[in-house]
Amino acid sequence: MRERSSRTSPYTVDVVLVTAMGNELAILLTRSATDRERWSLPWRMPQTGETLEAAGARVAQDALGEAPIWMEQIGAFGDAKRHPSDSEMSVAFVGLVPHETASPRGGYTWFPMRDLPPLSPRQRAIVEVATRTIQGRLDQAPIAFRLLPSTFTLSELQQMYELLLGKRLHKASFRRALQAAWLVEPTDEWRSEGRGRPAQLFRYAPKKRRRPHRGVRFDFLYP
Amino acid sequence: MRERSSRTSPYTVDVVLVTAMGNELAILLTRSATDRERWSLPWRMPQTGETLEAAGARVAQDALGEAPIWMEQIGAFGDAKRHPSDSEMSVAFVGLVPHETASPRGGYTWFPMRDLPPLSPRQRAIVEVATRTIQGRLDQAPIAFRLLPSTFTLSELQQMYELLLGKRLHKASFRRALQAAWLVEPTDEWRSEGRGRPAQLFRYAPKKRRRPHRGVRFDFLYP
DNA sequence: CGAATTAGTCAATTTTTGCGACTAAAGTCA
DNA sequence: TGACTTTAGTCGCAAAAATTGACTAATTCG
Repeated sequence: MRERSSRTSPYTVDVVLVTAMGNELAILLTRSATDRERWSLPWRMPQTGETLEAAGARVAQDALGEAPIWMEQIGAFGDAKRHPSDSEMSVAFVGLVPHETASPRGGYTWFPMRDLPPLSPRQRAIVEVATRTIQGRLDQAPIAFRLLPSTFTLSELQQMYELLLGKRLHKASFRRALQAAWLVEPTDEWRSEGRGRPAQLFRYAPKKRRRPHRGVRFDFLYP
Repeated sequence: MRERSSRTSPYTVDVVLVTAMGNELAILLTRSATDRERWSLPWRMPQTGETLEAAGARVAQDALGEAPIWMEQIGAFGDAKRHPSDSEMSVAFVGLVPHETASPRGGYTWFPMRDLPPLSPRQRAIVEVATRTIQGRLDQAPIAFRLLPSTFTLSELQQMYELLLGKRLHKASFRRALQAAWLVEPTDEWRSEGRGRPAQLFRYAPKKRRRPHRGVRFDFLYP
């Protein structure tokens, strides 16, 4: 146990940086500060006066050299579970990075979600909540778009959704729903990817439209 | 400014206790600890070893004499905005209480959401997030059911949804969706409320069923 | 008793969705 | 070159689900 200065915060800001690597999600880990044999989420103690969002952004900046395109707080984790710091509590963020442009700094490594090294119990819980947040907010925030480069084909977008949802989607239905939502606009570029007809590139460019008149949805409790 | 002991946490746990009073939502406030002229959300400094959930539950306990039937963390609020304590940060919870059985302890008062007294900037932000959380999780958690007594009529349930959504719902559509979701079961009691045919009482009794096969929803960005 | 009021259901119509089949544009290989 | 394969993109029908107004049922009020 290290002595903790009374000037430092007794809580940390931890960030789960997520990317889509090949056909699975991956998160960025670094060597633990206290035990170099173990791995840890990137984190820092916020300085006095620093907002939580600023601290989270700075953690991402230190790890990637750039801010994630999308970041959201996923909560405070203050149970008794241990942490690489001796802090009593962590405020966690999840951030999304397109893999094509993400180049971690030295000491940081992408780990596929399905094959993570041992983490502290608290960080393990944070990662679980992060994955649930990503899946749960898929239809309320542009998650899939933020994991893709700024231009992409519709097949790539569909594959990203299939990866995030863990199930196959029907091409025509997917595109019909996408068109109705006015979320993408075509560029005048096309990409030929080996075989087959070239695909048009699109960019994320949401347009305002009026909310569809919908009744209540009793969607909770689906196990 | 009070001197802060180094033993106390530099963060507080604040709880937004929500009830449905008449036909609008209300939250529970108490006199501010530092300035008795002002009002404040109930809060406390968690003790070392106490989990955040336990601290939140205890705040509710102190205010109501009982635990809310449903409570959820809504995040950490650590910006520079001031708080009745001098803490740098607050972890906030939202809890739901049926108004019929809720009897606040002395010093605590229900305030309608649309007519709140001045609060500290941070607590104002917490209340805003709490209301958005309630609306946003309406179809993922049994929010409306937790604001009602344990048995209720379907008209009462529909009115609660109308209050929470801020719009009228069609009776037949509401009931069809409710039936399809297997969330309520009838009791053998009926209630005659003045005029009209008596209504059957129901209780919240969700049953497992298989998830309906649904495509993607691009629901975000509706303004 | 009849009018008014609230509960609860039905059924026609419209909207949304799932899905197979189709055309288009490229590469591969004989 | 030309048949075949592969991927992109679209069309249209059938099935499922939602919206809505109208209907029946049971009670109170006067």
